[in-house]
Amino acid sequence: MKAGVSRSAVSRTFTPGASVSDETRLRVLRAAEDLGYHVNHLARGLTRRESGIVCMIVSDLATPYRSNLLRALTDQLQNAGRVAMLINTDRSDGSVNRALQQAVRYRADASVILSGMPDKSIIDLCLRSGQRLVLINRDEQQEGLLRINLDDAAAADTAARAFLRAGCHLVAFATSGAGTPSLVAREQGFLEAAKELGLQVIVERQGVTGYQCGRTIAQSLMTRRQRPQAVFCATDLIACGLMDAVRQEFGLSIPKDLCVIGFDDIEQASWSAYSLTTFAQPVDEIALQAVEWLSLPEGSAFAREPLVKLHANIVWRQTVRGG
Amino acid sequence: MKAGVSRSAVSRTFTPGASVSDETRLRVLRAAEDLGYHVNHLARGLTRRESGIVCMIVSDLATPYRSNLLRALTDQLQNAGRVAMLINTDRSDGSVNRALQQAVRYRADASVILSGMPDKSIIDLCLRSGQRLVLINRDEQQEGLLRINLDDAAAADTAARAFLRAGCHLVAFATSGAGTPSLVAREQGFLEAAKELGLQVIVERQGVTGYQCGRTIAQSLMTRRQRPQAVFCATDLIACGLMDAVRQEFGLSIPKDLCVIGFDDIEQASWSAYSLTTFAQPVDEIALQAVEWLSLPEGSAFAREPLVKLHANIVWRQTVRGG
DNA sequence: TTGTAAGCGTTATCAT
DNA sequence: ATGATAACGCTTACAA
Repeated sequence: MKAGVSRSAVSRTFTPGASVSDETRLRVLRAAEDLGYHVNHLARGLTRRESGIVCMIVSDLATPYRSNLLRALTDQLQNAGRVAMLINTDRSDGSVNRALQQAVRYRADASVILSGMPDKSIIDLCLRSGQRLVLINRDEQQEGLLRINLDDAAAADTAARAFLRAGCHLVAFATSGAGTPSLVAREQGFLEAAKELGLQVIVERQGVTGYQCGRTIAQSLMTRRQRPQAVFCATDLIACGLMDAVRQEFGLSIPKDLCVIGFDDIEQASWSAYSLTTFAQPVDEIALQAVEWLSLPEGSAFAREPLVKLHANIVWRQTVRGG
Repeated sequence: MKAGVSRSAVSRTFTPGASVSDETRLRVLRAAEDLGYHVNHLARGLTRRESGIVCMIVSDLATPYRSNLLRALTDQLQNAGRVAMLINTDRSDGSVNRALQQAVRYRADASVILSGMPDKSIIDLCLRSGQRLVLINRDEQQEGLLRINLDDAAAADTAARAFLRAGCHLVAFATSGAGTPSLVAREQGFLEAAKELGLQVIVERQGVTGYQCGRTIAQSLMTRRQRPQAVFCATDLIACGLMDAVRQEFGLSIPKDLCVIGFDDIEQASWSAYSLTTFAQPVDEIALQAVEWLSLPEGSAFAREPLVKLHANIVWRQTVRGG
């Protein structure tokens, strides 16, 4: 062709590990440079039957934890020579489904679901269209998918013990109204640990996970006859809202009057207005595991343990006495 | 084929506005359902010479403002029946360039650059490979690209006037060491407005935009012989850091001892720990404009004004006296 | 190592 | 309205 070589030579030049002589490769490369040629991945995907696209299905994208996870994921993905397609599932109307269809139509090799409460139908569609599937902090068990979960129970146990050491006996768990699997696991774990340690616990569920939810919970928790001496929040966002309300509306001091522990270790948890003791989601490790599994050769993917359980380390800051 | 019809019939069924009889369409649709058939967009892109993919080139993805903008953009994009490919330019090594190459190889129809300081070469590459390009809050002028900018000068002017009304005379501008075009525009605008109003202004530049940067600036601003009575922060993140440091390390009260105005109106600005008066980036409007332009038919795209200037409304909260 | 040729799933053109 | 057929740009046997 352009460099006086055949198509195949060109193809081989751009296929890692194909046999081309250095001479021809160079000629091709030079010609490509001149002509501004780039391999067409649409065409490549067509023949190779794999597109190199992996789909990120995410809701609440603008949330600190989610955006951070997405960052880590795309970073690793790029590193592995793949490319991320983003599907935003915030809306509840048909546009989500349309977007999802899109993903299928582009023959994505895989999808990573970091949506809080993905529709079961989403999972099915991905699986049916032959994609590999990674579920982060979710429950569904099915053939051919990888779940990456945190050890929520262990974290909850650590939290309960910290509260006990701080001399608290009446403690609370703050969470959203509708529970994602991980939120539920944290709640269960906390309940069990509390029971074992002889702690009395109030569970407070309000609205949607987020700052406002924390404020609402503070309201109902602090107007009780018996105020809890500590609260374990299912997410940092809840913790932030709760702390603001507790301090400003009830004039309490943290950790003197109330101990607080969060979950996620979002950026804001480290801000000195909060200095929140919390559990760090190992986002980079999550991303690494996901991408590694996606890069496994065809056969071995299913020989692997379909559940990765990661540990969430506690980050001690200033919201627990004697932490 | 499967439904006793030709390929073309199938194609037409899935091509909006093609002529198929209801009867055949129905037959095809039914067969597709049965066989789990989905149009292959890789192949379609190949023949149609447009992929339907638009590329989001973003750095600091986990930052509140960026992730929010990305959310708005993907949302609108999906709504318009297109799909977003995400390129994370955080790293400085080759992986960014590789990722970008990827995008080109997938024959993205367009790219939206929301990166703080994109390499000039990125812009060139996109343009050269025939993509349409949208630049958000950037400067570069070139044929065939749309710039969407905020009216930073007007906002800065509003801020200066607010400070004047609050009785401040010595004011400061807080920004990062390296200035993106919008940060520079805010600075310039503020300087000019201050001059016009007879305000004395200190410009403080430190490190990378973000919370820490705000803390550092507070440090150097509040240890001066003459403390400023107000500070206009180039971003909310800077404002948050500054406020925390000012309150906790210098025991000052806001807005009594110091007025603060931010920019972006990130979620945290509304948290009661800050209640920051700030300028709201009209992210939805930005996204709308971008997607609308991308959807313009071939010819008309270049007939249109290549610069959209949007207004950033001030959101009055509690950090300016008499706001 | 290199070239030839078939085929990947579409769409577009041209008949019918 | 429908069907045949030639692209689209690439990969991959297979042959040389």
